[in-house]
Amino acid sequence: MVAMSQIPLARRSPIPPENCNLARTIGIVGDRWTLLILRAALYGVRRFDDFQAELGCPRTVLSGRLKILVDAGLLTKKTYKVPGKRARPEYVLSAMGLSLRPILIGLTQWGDIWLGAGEPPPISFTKAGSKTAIRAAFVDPDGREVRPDQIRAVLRG
Amino acid sequence: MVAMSQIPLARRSPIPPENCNLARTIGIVGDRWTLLILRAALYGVRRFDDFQAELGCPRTVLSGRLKILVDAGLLTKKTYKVPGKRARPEYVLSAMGLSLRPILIGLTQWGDIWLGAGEPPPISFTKAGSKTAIRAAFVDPDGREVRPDQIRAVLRG
DNA sequence: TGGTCTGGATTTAGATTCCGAACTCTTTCA
DNA sequence: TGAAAGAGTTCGGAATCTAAATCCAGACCA
Repeated sequence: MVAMSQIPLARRSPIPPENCNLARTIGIVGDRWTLLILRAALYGVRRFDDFQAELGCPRTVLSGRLKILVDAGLLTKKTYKVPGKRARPEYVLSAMGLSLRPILIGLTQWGDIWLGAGEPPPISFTKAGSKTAIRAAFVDPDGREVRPDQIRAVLRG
Repeated sequence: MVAMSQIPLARRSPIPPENCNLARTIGIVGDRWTLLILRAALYGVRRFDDFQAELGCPRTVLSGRLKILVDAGLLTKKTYKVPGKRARPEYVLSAMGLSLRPILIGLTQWGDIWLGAGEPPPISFTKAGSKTAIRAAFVDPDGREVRPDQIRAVLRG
């Protein structure tokens, strides 16, 4: 996580994984099914059977992962009721889960570049009222882009 | 992946996972050990035993994951030679792997916010020559920030 | 030369998790 | 009364993970 394109050799990371917020985050979302659930949720999927049809994963795995995401606070379990049908639970993204959207979009764009085989991406993102594409990047406090080679990591203490 | 904070209900995602670049990306990096390997690599770790000591994962899992990452093109297997020691392989991030750095930084900052328990983050990121922190965001082609509520998803075709 | 060390990687055996299919439970519709 | 639909749980077999021991090749040492 330093600036140059060749990262200098290190024997260990400067922060032990067990008290690293990145490692903790990976502990929650670093899982194929979990990430696919979040992807679907960001597209508006909310119901058990819809997740199952979308992902094609075993129902037992799905119910386990949903429980983890609810416990972690990324999803909120609510109740919905279609008139004439009985009430059923639905899983909605909390603010915590919603705030992962930039990262998922970033992963999408990474895939467009490196795995897209030169084809135009099936989905892209624009600013409201504009047609030009936007992209994930880093900005300074004033909202101006910071190029990757200008990023510096600062350790506390 | 729409703009408002309440995502409208959908029964299915607009793009089937099997030809979605996000799903393909998840297929490569959507794994706990793989992400921890990339984290370590971005901190400069390159050697088998160093990865193993850093992650504490079974060596068999490590060699499997390294193979996957090399095959996928995120890591390049090179050879290093300490004088008086025999030549050994090292695993260096390729451009493809390096370009995941913004995403890992984004995940770090997400963890700082939601899992940090109010403590100041152990690592932060700044622009070279400055002391103020930077953050992950979206920018238009001119490098100006686009706020989350202004993001629109556009499907091709 | 032969023995030992060292870093990279595979083998092995047992525990865990995953998978797919079938089953349960409850409410509503016919 | 019966069938349907949605959200799970149960179950056995397959795949994967884990931990520890082992293999292997090239330096160094005597």
